[in-house]
Amino acid sequence: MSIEDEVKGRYRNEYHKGAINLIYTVKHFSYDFIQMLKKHGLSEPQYNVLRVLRGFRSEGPASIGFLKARMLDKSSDVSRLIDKLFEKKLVDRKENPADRRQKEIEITQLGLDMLTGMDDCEKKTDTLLKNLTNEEVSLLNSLLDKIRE
Amino acid sequence: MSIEDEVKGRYRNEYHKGAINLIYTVKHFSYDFIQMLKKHGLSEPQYNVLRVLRGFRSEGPASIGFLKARMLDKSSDVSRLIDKLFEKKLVDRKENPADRRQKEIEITQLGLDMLTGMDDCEKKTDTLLKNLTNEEVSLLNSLLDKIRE
DNA sequence: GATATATACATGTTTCAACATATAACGTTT
DNA sequence: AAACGTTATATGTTGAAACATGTATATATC
Repeated sequence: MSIEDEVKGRYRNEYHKGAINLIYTVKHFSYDFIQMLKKHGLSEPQYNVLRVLRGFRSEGPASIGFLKARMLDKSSDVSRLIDKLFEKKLVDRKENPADRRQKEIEITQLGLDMLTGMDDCEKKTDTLLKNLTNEEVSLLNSLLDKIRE
Repeated sequence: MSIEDEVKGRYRNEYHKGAINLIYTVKHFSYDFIQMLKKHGLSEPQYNVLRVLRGFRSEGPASIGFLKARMLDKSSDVSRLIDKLFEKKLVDRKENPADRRQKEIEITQLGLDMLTGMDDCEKKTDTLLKNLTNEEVSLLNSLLDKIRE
């Protein structure tokens, strides 16, 4: 389906269309993805935190600030996010004895199991671009990098 | 700045990186854009509704459903959105005499003036892709279209 | 024409994001 | 070690999104 049909909009030029196209594509995908996460009872930021915690687990427990820096959404309220995950027993939270301002956050076994059971979500991210060939994905990546240069 | 540096993340493959890259690029842009809109006292959905109202003005007043169908975010609560714009006197809202379930929404002169005064926002959308050449934008558009095929 | 069903929009409620502000601990300067 | 500024996290508040539900009107069926 073309973007024109979908939003029935009007574009000033290719640049304008490109911008709307980008935004629309991501919104569409995000919606599907969030619905999938909800089936597992997690919000998108909660899922992201869990993934970061798992990804950096070998480097020891993470602080709130460490997590914040690695969230896609920099304005994330990681404090309360961890609260929720803690209530669900998906993460552990301790005071850092070396710096009592900081917390030491770790993913629990239950958290790891939860992620393992969320294969569908893991795969979803890979399939967003399933219609593209390897070359096209590389091309897309270089275009996106250039956009943000 | 490369996406790796920005989110300090780890990617399974180019497809995964591409997906994150897309999402991140849009998030980044959206944030800037929303900040700009806030200076004018509008939210993103409010701005979008106003633009649709102006775009289709020649076709007569629009119903809530008409607007809903043309919003990027399909789950938009257009009813309450129009409430807000009505309070600000940026739109008019009347009962449709032909079908009293429907409302006739029109952008007011004040609303039109507001949009005119928001040139910076209009241009912002065009400049998201300013680093790309015409050919690259076309390429991006065709890639995005293919993603959603 | 009465009743059932569908449509268009509005409203209630709960949750979440955004922003500002507060608190506690640390580091530095004197 | 007292005072000051900084950092790390937590909390308060406000507004918006998400979802379900309600209400009025229109349309179809009998």
